[in-house]
Amino acid sequence: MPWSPEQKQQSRERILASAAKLFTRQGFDHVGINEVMVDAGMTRGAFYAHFSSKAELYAESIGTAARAAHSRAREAMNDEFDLDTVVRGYLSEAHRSGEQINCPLALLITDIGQRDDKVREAYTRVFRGFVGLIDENSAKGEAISQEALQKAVLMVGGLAISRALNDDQLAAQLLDACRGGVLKNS
Amino acid sequence: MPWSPEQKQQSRERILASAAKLFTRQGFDHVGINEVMVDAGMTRGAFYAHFSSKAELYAESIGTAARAAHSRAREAMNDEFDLDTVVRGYLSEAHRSGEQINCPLALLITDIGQRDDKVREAYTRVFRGFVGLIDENSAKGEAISQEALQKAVLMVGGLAISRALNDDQLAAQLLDACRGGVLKNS
DNA sequence: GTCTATAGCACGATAGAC
DNA sequence: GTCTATCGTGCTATAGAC
Repeated sequence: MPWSPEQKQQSRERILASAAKLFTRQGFDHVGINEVMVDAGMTRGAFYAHFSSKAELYAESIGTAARAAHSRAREAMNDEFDLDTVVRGYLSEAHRSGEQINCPLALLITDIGQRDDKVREAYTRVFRGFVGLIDENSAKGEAISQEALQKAVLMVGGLAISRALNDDQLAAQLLDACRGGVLKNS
Repeated sequence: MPWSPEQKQQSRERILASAAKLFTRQGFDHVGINEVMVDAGMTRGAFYAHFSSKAELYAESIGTAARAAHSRAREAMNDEFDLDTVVRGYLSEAHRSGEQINCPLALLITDIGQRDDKVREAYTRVFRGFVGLIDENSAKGEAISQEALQKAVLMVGGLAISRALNDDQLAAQLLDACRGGVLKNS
């Protein structure tokens, strides 16, 4: 049976969706190509008809993961897009435990580190988009405000650190403090 | 030739120092036992006379890395321990580029994630110590203040995110914004 | 305690049939 | 395009000599 371009595109998107989910949760090194392909309903061998390497898949999947997290966040808040609701959902125990959202900015901070330039570029682009979302002035095309950058760090950094901590009570205090810091002046 | 307990202790400390340096810079998965042992002046085989597994070494080396970073930070600021100097050194381009300090809290945030409990416990202990250092009220034995937690997140999270970014100018803006946020009320 | 040598396994990437 | 099979490599951990 022949394969249409549409079918190839669908396979590619299934691979990207599986990769986004698995990479975001487990990081680059703990996810194998085999694992991604099985999750996408195929086997190892088919992978290289779509991507030339695991690193290329990783770079592309960061954008996919960000879009998926964004749409999951929208769902969770029933399209109420005020900053207060966004922050409470993002800095929540549900996000910390991985039940919701799974923002790649937070879950992959250290994973990006010394990897190739395409990967860091993709991460940087997603971060810019995140800052734009929480910056009330961004629509005016002005420079990025210090306040927006601080809020982004409190959200992304706060969530990431809370996930590394062993102590649930301390993690809850941390998330609470970050919510307070972000919402203080708004 | 026999080996004294002192020599064994010295070997152990050389292994820990090498592990702390390498793990902090490259993360758990990108450092091999061989690499650690060569850096410490020994060969693979000797490792298991000191530690029972790579994971055990990792858990112990987090504390070692934190103490080393702390003492490097002290040196860099000539024992002036005011918060202003600490923050400017921590949220600096030199720290971002890895030339100085190399705080394991920031460099390993995501690396800790889903690892075993000893590792996350070690990370949590170091984080508590870090918060205590920047909390002016901690000496009084009071509860951890929201302000201290926010400052810790701005420092650790800000540095970590700046290292993931591809764009040096954006990273500089980010570090600047975090410095401003930490020092605003002090 | 430290060495050399190797078992055992996991994974990325490729080859060739269909 | 997808499959099965495999090569090559790198790594943790162990075995045994000194």
